[in-house]
Amino acid sequence: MKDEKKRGRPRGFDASAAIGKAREVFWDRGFSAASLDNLSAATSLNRPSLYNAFGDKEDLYLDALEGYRADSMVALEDALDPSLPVRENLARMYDRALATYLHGDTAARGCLLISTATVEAVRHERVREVLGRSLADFDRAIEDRLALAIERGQLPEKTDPKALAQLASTIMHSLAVRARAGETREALEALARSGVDLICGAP
Amino acid sequence: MKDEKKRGRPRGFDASAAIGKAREVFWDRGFSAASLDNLSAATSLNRPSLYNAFGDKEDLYLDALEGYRADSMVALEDALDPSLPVRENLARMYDRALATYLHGDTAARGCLLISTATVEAVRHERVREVLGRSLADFDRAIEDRLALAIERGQLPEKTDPKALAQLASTIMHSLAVRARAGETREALEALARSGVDLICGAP
DNA sequence: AGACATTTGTACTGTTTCGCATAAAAATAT
DNA sequence: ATATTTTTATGCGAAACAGTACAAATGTCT
Repeated sequence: MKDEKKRGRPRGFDASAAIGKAREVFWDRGFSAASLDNLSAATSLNRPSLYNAFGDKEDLYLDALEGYRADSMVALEDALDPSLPVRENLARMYDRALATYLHGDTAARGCLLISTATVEAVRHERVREVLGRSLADFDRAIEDRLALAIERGQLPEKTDPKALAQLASTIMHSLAVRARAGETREALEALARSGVDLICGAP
Repeated sequence: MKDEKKRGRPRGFDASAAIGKAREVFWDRGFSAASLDNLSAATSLNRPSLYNAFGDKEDLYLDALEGYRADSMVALEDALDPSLPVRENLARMYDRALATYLHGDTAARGCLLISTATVEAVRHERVREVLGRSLADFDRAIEDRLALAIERGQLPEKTDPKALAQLASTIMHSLAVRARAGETREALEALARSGVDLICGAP
C-alpha cells in the first residue's frame, strides 16, 4: 500500500467505487450501448476525470470486468469451502450465481462476463483474453475442489475432475444466458438442482 | 405462394439474401455495434431500401434472429433423427453446433442468439422474447427425442427427459460462450464428448 | 509565499449515428 | 400515352458520440 501523498490536487472520488458504478451501467447496457454520458452520469464524474483516471471506454470496461472477475472468484472460493460436502458446494455455487444473475431493474442481468463480454470478444482482443482467462479460472477452481473430493473418496475414483468441472461450469454459463433470456427463478433453480444431481449422483 | 405481380417498381434484390448478409454483420459485431452503414455496405442496399423493406435496425435484427432460429431448428431436428441412437444424436448435435460456432474471420463467432442476443435482452423486450422462445424450442426438441429414447428403453426408465434435455442444451450454451471466448476446437470437442458421456452414460 | 503538479468543470471539435425527405427510376394499370 | 405505385439514389439534418483543450481549482513541495 503506497500511502505517500502525491503532489497536486488530490482526487475527489473513490476510484474503485466509480468502477463499481460503471460496472452497473455496462451490466445493463453492455459495452457498445453504454455511452460515456451514461457512465459519467452514473459515476458523477465528468468525462475528463474518467479519461484521466481510467483511460478510454474500453479501458474502463476492462477494469470493470477485472473487478467483477475478482469478486466472483472470491465468492466462488467461498462457496467451494472444502469443509462442506461437494454436493453442498455445488448447490451453494449455483445459489449464489442465481442471486447475482437474477438481480436487475426490469429484466435479469445475468453475468457481466458471460452476458456482456461475450459479444465484444470477437472484435476486442483484450476482452476476449479476460473472458477466456476468467472462464478458465472458474473451471480450475471447481476442478480443484472436485479433485479433493475424489482424493477423499467422496466421488468415484474414476471420475475425471477436469471434465466434470467444465460440465459444472457449463451449467453456470447456461444459467447466466437463461436468466437474461427471461426464464423464471423457479425454472433456473430446478435446472441447478438437476445439475447437481447429474454431477454428484442422485441424492 | 402469392406470385401476383405487384404494381410499382419491382424490388431489385432478394430480401432473404439481404437478411442473410445482415446476419453476418450482427454476428460479428452484435446489435449495438452494428451500424446502418455496416449493414448497408454488406447488403449493397442503401438505407432507404433497408428501411422500406425491413423497418428500423431492431426490426432487421429480429428478422435475422428469426431466420437463424429457423435454420438452427432445422439443423437440430436433422441431428436428432430418431432412426439413429440417442448417443449419436447428441454427438451430431454438438458437432454441427461447433462447426457453426467456430466459423469466423479473426475469432470464433459462437451462436448468433446466445452470443449476441443475450446482451440486448435486458433492454429490448422483443429480443428477449425471441431468445427465450428459441431456447425453449431447442430444449423441447431435445426433450422429445429423449422421451422417445426412454419409451424405447434406450435410456433408464427413471430419467426425467425435460431435466436431461435442459442439461444437454446447457452444454450447447457453454460451447457458444467458450468458442467466442477463444477456446480451441480440441477443448470444445472434448467438452462435448464428456457431455455425451455424462448424459448417456459412459460408452 | 510562491513554484509546481494534479484534478476538475466547461465547452468545444469533428465524427458517426439513425432515420427521413425528396425526387428520379422502373414497373403496372387504365 | 398517361396515371399510379413502388423502389431506388442522393443527400440532408438533428442528435448522440468519443475524446480533448483550456483554464480554474486545490493540493504538496521548497
